[in-house]
Amino acid sequence: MEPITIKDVAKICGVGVSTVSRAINNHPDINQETKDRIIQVIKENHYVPNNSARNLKRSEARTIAVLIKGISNPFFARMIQILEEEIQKKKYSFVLHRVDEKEDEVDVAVELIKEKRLKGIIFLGGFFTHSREKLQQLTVPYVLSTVGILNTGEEKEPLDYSSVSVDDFEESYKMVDYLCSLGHKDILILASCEDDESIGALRLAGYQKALKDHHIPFRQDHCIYMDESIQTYSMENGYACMKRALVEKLSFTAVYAVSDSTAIGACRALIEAGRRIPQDVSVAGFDGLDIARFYHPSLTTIRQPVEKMAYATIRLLFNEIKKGSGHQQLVFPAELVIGESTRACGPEGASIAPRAI
Amino acid sequence: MEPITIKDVAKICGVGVSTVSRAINNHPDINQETKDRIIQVIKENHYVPNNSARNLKRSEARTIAVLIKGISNPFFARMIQILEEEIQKKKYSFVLHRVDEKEDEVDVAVELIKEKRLKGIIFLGGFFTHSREKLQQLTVPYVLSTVGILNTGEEKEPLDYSSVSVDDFEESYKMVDYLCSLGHKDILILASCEDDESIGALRLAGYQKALKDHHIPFRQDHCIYMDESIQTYSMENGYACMKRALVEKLSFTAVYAVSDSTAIGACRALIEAGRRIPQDVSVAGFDGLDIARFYHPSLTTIRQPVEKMAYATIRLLFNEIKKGSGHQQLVFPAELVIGESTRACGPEGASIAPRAI
DNA sequence: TTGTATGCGTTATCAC
DNA sequence: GTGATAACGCATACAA
Repeated sequence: MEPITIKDVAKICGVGVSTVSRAINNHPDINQETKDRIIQVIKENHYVPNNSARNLKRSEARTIAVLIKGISNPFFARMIQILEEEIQKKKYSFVLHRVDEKEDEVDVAVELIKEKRLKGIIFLGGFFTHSREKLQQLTVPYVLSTVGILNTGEEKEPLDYSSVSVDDFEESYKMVDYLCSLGHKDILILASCEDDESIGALRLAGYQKALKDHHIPFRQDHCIYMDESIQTYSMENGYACMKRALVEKLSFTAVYAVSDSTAIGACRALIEAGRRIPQDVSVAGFDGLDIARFYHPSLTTIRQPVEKMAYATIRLLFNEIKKGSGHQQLVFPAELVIGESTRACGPEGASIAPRAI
Repeated sequence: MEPITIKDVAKICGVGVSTVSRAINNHPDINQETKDRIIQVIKENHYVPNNSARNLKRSEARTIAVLIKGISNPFFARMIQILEEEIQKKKYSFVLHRVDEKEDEVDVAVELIKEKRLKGIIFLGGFFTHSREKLQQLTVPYVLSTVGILNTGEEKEPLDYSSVSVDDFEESYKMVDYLCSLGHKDILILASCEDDESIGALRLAGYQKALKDHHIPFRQDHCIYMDESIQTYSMENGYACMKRALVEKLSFTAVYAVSDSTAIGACRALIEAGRRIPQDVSVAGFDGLDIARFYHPSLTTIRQPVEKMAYATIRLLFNEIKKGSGHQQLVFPAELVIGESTRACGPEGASIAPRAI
């Protein structure tokens, strides 16, 4: 069964292909009657235009692509929803494209630009370390949203991309500073992989800085790196990290996990070891996912302003598309949400000698 | 900056376009030297073939699409991972396409078949109520995986599609039967929307059947429907449902939520109301997500064999593609995982008079 | 208002 | 081995 084309429709209707094309694309210059007739025939014969042919021919296509790395991250769910709504509100069409952890997002983007005649791109998640030359292959406006960016710090040239993010270093500092202010001195950090140079590294750096400012020496053995054989930032990894720390009989009064999921996993391990939260150990997370609110005890966490960030992403992108505005880097403040999982390191919460497990 | 095309590459290399094409597509009939030279030029000039043009021209394209409804469902994360691995293992390329809740997945599929010259399709999630005529528009093999299917029951004609699923009715029955066997008689169900005719309805039916078999009358007021203004199956919705039940001072000793997330939300509401789990109220979920294992208390749930189902999906699809095998409906047994959130309805767990909240 | 012809960038079919 | 050239299915400039 050969698929039906625009020619077939034209033949059936006894009109030219351009008339059919006009009917499909809601062109003004067409008689309403012939249009109705064509639409009718199209429906009856289940004609569907071939997008490849359209994209090939069309010069401009009003479509925006969202490229997302780590699609399983629940953090992105709400964000995508807003992005889609806003893009459609602007009469653009929306394409969500997942890029694999091992793939190069810029390569994927370049391919999509050609294939779909994109008008703009939003990069979500992942980690950017592309050279200026590589970025120049992106011939349409784009915004990096909540993606880790390696700030080499040295170069002071104006950055040639727009971005929306939180200051992972600063926010992480905020959390650890809070824990310290509660009197905690032995604070474990469940950090990302050891060779991480992205968001995970920034959060670790914030932890170290906060300790320093509180005159608490940094201890390498208090830094628990995730198991590389398990999905990073997952509950399972948090559980594994915490187990390891318990086996090593580390002494601590607080645990700071660099993501909420990791924190939940850590909680499980602590509870199984007979530690109460927060009476025996305070636990804090990062991200501000739903689960932080609904978990018991609710998690102290850093809530990223997801919605604001999504709106800002759209704003930046369309400013570039429509007004040709220059690049802008927006950094949003996140909120320290104090939950039930942390408390002052008082007599009740004093450092307990590790028990056998 | 006009994008570079295959013609440009040919010109630069001083060869014909067909030679360049051969180089790109690893055709055998080409001199290794010229090929190397062409590849070199391609790299230097960042030439990227236009996929729209390729798809348009190519007769066969070895690609499989996975269409997924409700991409935020963490249940699908692992599934997608396996599907991708297996598809690539078979030297096919993999396209993940999210379809909106309001979109018609078959329409989207038909469009993609033409656009990408698909070889096969996997539908993930959502709910199928398409007419036979509509399904016939799908001109390539496809498998419905974990999608709700409206079984009109009447027609005994062989089904014209392949599917992989669990028996939501039976598994739901299993759970409620278990709760009953623990002595619970007042079991609340947090069901999906009232007008749901899909998976949610099946799970509700299983609940009703189990009650009946245990000679427990079904009470309409024990059936709490989700708030349609909130995302279905979310923690937030579970929380809202439970709050409502508590305000109405319903008396119950167990709560069965039709998804794990919903169960977590319900737990939060119960705890805030001073009820202990499982001492005062037993809580059960459905799906077997990670969170069920790591939550405290760990959730009693029905674990769907995600991995097996993913592998089976691939097997079915490729059997149809390669061997032209007929359709097959595979129903996998799920596992009742007994967690810490349920216990016998004994003296400790006796029905408590509802308290003021 | 409508039809015809051209080309989008690529692959496939030929000849050479 | 290699190079013209004809499709692929559609949108559009232009002629009618």
